[in-house]
Amino acid sequence: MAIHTSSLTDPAALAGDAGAAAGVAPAFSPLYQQIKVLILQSLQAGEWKPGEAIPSEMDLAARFRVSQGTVRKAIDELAAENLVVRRQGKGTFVATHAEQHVQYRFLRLMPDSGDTNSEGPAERQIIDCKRLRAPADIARPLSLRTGDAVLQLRRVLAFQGTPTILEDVWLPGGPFKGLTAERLATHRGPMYALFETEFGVRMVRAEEKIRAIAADEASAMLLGVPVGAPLLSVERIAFTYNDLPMELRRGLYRTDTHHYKNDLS
Amino acid sequence: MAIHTSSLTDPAALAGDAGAAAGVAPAFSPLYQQIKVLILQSLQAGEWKPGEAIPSEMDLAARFRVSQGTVRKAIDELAAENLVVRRQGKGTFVATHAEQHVQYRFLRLMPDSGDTNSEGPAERQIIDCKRLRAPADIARPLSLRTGDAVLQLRRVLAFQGTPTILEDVWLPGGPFKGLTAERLATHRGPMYALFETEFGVRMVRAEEKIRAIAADEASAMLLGVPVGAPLLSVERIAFTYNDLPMELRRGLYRTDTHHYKNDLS
DNA sequence: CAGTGGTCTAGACCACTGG
DNA sequence: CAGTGGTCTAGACCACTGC
Repeated sequence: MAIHTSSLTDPAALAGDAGAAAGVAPAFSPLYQQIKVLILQSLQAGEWKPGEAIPSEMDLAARFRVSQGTVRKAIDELAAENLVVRRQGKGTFVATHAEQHVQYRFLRLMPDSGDTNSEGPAERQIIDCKRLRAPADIARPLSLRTGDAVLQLRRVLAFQGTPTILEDVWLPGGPFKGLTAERLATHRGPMYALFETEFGVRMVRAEEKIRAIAADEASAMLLGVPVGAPLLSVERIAFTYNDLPMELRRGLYRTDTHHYKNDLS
Repeated sequence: MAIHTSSLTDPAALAGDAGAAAGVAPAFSPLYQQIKVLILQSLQAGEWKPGEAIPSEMDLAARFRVSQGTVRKAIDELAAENLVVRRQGKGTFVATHAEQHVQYRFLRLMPDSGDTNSEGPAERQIIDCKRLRAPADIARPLSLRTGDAVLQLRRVLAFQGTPTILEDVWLPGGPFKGLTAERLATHRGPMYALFETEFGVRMVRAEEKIRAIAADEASAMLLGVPVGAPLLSVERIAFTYNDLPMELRRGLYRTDTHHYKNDLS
C-alpha cells in the first residue's frame, strides 16, 4: 500500500501506484487523499458507528504514519461532505441522521411563514407497505435488475393537520429485509435514523429531480386538493457510501402553504 | 487594525478587538478569517476585476505580514464560496460568470435526456423592458423602499425551438442605470456576465423558492401550453457581496421536457 | 527555467470540553 | 488538568504553467 512506502522513513515516494501498470497517467494522488480513502473504508466497514467518535487526529496520524496536518486535511474533506462532524475539545464524530438538530436533513420543504421548528413535528401516516418485484423504472435507478425484490412504502406527512406530502418510497429488498409497516409506525424521528440503527444503512447524499404536475385522483384524495391541482413532484435517489443508490422516493408536495427552498452558490 | 498588532513581531496578540468594548464575548476571530475579510474588501472594492488574477499567496502573505499558510487558508474559504478560482501553476483568479464553461451557473433546469450542452445555447427573446416604481412585494426582497425606481424585464428562453422559461426580472434602478432592452438583446452570453462588465455588479449567491402553479392566460400563451397547465414557479433573489440583494427573478419553467435538478448533501 | 499553487512536516501555542 | 480540535509558522519539496 502506498501509505507504507511513503512514510516518515521514505517521504519521497508520494505518487500513488494505482493504475500505474496501464498506459494511462499514473494519476498522482496526494497522501491526504489516500488517508481519506482509508478513513472512508473504515466508515463504511462500520469500524465506528454513527454518533460515535473516531480516533483523535494524533492517533490516526500515528496509525497511518503521517503528520497530524495530513490527517487533518483528510478529515477536513470528510467534514465538508457531512460524513463526519468535528467538535472542538471533544473529538470527531461519525455523522448521523438521528440526534441532529435539523430533523429532516434532506427535506427542503419550508412553511411560507415562520421556520421549520415553529410548525412542530410532522404527523406521519403509513398508507401502505408491501414487498414486490421491481418494475424496470424502479429497478434501474436502484441499480437492481427488473424483478428483484423491493419494498414499497407509501405515506402521508401532515403539518398542523394539513396533509402536505405524499411519498412513495422504494428500498432494495436485501439490505432492508424485515422492515415492516409496524416498525415504521412505532418509530420516532427521521426514517433515515431508523435505517442507520436497524439496518446499518447510512444515507450520505441524494439527487432530486423536480417537476410541476397535476394531481391525479388518488393523489388529490390523499392530499385533500382538487383533481388537477398543481403539485410539486420530487423524485429523489439517496446514496450510501460509494455512490451506491439505496432508496428511490417519489414525493408530491403541496406548495400552497409551503415552498421548496434551495440555496445556490 | 488587528492584523498589524498580531504580526511576526508579536504573534501573541491574536484575539480580534472588534466588539471588545461591549459586554458581549470578545468574539475571537482567527487570523486567517481577518485576512479573508481583508481580501473580501479588496474584491468588492474592485481592486481586482472578475477574471483577473489576484496577487500570489506569497505576495499577500508579505502584504499582510503573515505566513503563506495563513493566506492559503483564507483563500481556501473564498474558493469554497466560489468567489475565487485557483489554477495550479497560474494563480488565483476572481470568479466570473463569463468565460465559465457552465453557461448558466445558477440555472438548475436540465433536459430530461442528454446533458445541457447537447441541446445547444438557449434562444432568448426580450418581451419587455421598462422602468417603474417598485410595488411593496418587489421592493421588500430587494431591500428598497416602496416607490423606488426599479427596472423590470420580461423574457422567454427557448430550447431547440420550444419556449421553456418565462422570466420576470427586477433590478434596482440605481446600480443598473442605463440598462436597455437593446443592450440586452445584442449581448451574447449570460446576463450576469453583462452585469459584471457593464455595471460592476457580481452575483455571488442566490436563494430560490420553488412552487407548482397553474399557468394563467398570459403565461400559457407565451410558453405555448394550455391554460391551467402545471408550471414550476421559481422565485430567485440573487445577492452580490455582503449579502446585498441585487436582483429579484420570478421564473416559470415548463417541466414536461426538462426538470429542476438539485443535489443534496 | 522561474513562478504559481499544492502537499507535507514538525513543532508551538490557543480555545474548548470534561473530569 | 489532560485531551481534543483549531491556529499559526517556517521551511522543504512537488506538480503544473508558460516563457
